[in-house]
Amino acid sequence: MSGRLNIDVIAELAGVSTATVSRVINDYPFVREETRRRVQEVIRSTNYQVNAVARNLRRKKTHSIGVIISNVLSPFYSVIAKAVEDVAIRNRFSTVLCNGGDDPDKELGYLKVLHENRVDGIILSPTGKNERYLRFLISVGIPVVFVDRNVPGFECDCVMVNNREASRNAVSCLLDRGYRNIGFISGPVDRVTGFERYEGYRDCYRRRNMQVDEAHVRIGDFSLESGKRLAEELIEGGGIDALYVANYDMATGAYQCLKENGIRIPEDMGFLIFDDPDWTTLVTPEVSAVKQPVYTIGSTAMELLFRQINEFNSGNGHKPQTVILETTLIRRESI
Amino acid sequence: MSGRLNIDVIAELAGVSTATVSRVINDYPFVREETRRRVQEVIRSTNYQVNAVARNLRRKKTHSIGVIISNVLSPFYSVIAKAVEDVAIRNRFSTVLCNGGDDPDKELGYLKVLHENRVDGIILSPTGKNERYLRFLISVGIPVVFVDRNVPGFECDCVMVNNREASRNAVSCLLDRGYRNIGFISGPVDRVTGFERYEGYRDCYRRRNMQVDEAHVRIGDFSLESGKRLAEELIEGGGIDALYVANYDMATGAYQCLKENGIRIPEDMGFLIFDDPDWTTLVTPEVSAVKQPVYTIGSTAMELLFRQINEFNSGNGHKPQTVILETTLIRRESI
DNA sequence: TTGAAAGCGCTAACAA
DNA sequence: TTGTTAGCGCTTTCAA
Repeated sequence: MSGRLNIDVIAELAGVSTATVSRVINDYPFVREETRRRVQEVIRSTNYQVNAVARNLRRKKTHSIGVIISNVLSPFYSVIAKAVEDVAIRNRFSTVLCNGGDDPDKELGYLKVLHENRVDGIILSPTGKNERYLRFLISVGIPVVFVDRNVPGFECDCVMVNNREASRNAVSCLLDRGYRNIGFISGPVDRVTGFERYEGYRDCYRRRNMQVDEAHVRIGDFSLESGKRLAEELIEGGGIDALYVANYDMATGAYQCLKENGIRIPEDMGFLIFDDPDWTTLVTPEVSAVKQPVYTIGSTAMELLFRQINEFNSGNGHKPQTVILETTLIRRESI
Repeated sequence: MSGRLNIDVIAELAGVSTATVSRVINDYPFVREETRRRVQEVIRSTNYQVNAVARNLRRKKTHSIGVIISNVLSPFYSVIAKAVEDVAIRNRFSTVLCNGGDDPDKELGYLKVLHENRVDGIILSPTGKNERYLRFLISVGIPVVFVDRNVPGFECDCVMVNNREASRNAVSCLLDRGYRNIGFISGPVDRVTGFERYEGYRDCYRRRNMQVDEAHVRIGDFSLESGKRLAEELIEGGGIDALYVANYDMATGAYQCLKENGIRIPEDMGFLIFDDPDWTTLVTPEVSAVKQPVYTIGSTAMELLFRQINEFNSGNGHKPQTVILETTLIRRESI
């Protein structure tokens, strides 16, 4: 931190009290125009910048919010982070970004750090393992919003997409196109997104009175490696004419596998994925995908958080709400 | 911020002074074991969490650092951000991430916010337009490290890659492979990275006593759109048997263009790019690329910053240093 | 080994 | 329209 250039020095130099300097800094109305100018001139010439740490302590507000996502490296979460920041900055809030890595311990560590720093609110994609601490945070007045997934049984603002319906429609589209033996690389079913997409797949078969061939279903962990490995397994198993993969990273791995095995898309195998990474339109043929409104997920989460912060400030109670956004199935050349 | 659960309350409950509580919180050695346990028990049972805002004010240290990059959405900068955070967190520092968008005004705004919040140091990829304020920050004891690019004439810790040499080698490789009419989509030459890669290209011709065909050189702005548009121009112009693109985003645009125009790689045109995005190995044929050690760039920057912070704390002077990291030319199927 | 007390830099209630 | 002053929650001397 810097030397001792503080409000007292400015007051001294401008020949006014610290209260007046504070009023100028904060655009308080009842200051004589000439006084204001004098103070501003001193501020300008000294390069004085208010000490936000002291201000935050006094105001009991930090104008900052914490964001815990699994990984900025993921194109999915980085867009969310960007959206959150865009909305926050527009409201003069700053954001502290934390890579929780889907690790409950790391998550808890970050939650504590954010609490220590008295952020005004938290946005996170929860692992689901820190319910107790989250309840505590909310009880001490730190509002929380979930993104991407929720914690079953935990009442909290939340922004998600229609995973189940989207997955059902995706499989439905494959069946409509004549594919009959659809391999499915699912996410972990103990995660809400994984589970919902898994159930959507089954829904579709159920509604058509068709039987899921369990040999064609593999449960991955949403990582590139698992996508690649499971695609390998399904291909070796044979009997599959299409492959449906439940998220971005696994889809990348699965695509690598298809490529390495010289499998032609869509002649040998239809290919459809959940999430729409950059590369779907760069490869040939272009890959069909279920696109999530990623930016909107993030901006909506931040808006919900602001609503909570304001409600809290104005002493009103808050009724948790869940926003479900729509996905889009984009048909390209791979099915 | 939370209700009034502070160090006084803990002291009261534990029947000790606030000083003792503080000693326990901070693992100060000379506290009787029994006292320590009693205090810890109260802390545990009340969920007390130290108020970092107050602590920071008192200590004049925030244990946080600011990171200003152009955009988390860029795979390049997001890796840097992740690396910085990884190293910071290991040292119990938190990071505040800002998307400067390569906009000098936004950059200045963020620099001010970071200063207001009294971060202990700043890492940024500078636009180069805020020298004055950067000097001011350094003068008040906030260390700064540049990543990816420097500000000519500004002495400051900096981590970069050997842009010029890498670019020279890349072009050299193309010439060695027999390409004679190399189209070049350069970055803006008023940015250090753009300029160095541009000069590397010319170096190579100069060294071989060959003439650059100026009609084959286009200056873009590092954006996808410019890459696409300029590739379009070069193709229309004709007479080119290879295309060398100076960064990730422009390469993506250029690739889209080649694809849309049905140009076969490498038969119709060799293709080589600076930066190595995910998709280079997903498309067919796989794209050759100059790979930067992105993660190392970020982690090195954070290490340099810590060195400065420690030197500053221990009152030692600091001699700015520039670290130049090596790139790797990865030959794949596109040349 | 512990406590008393000053003070970090600011805001805001109150008084003038 | 301006000034005085208490106090936000903590750390850290100094004294005991």
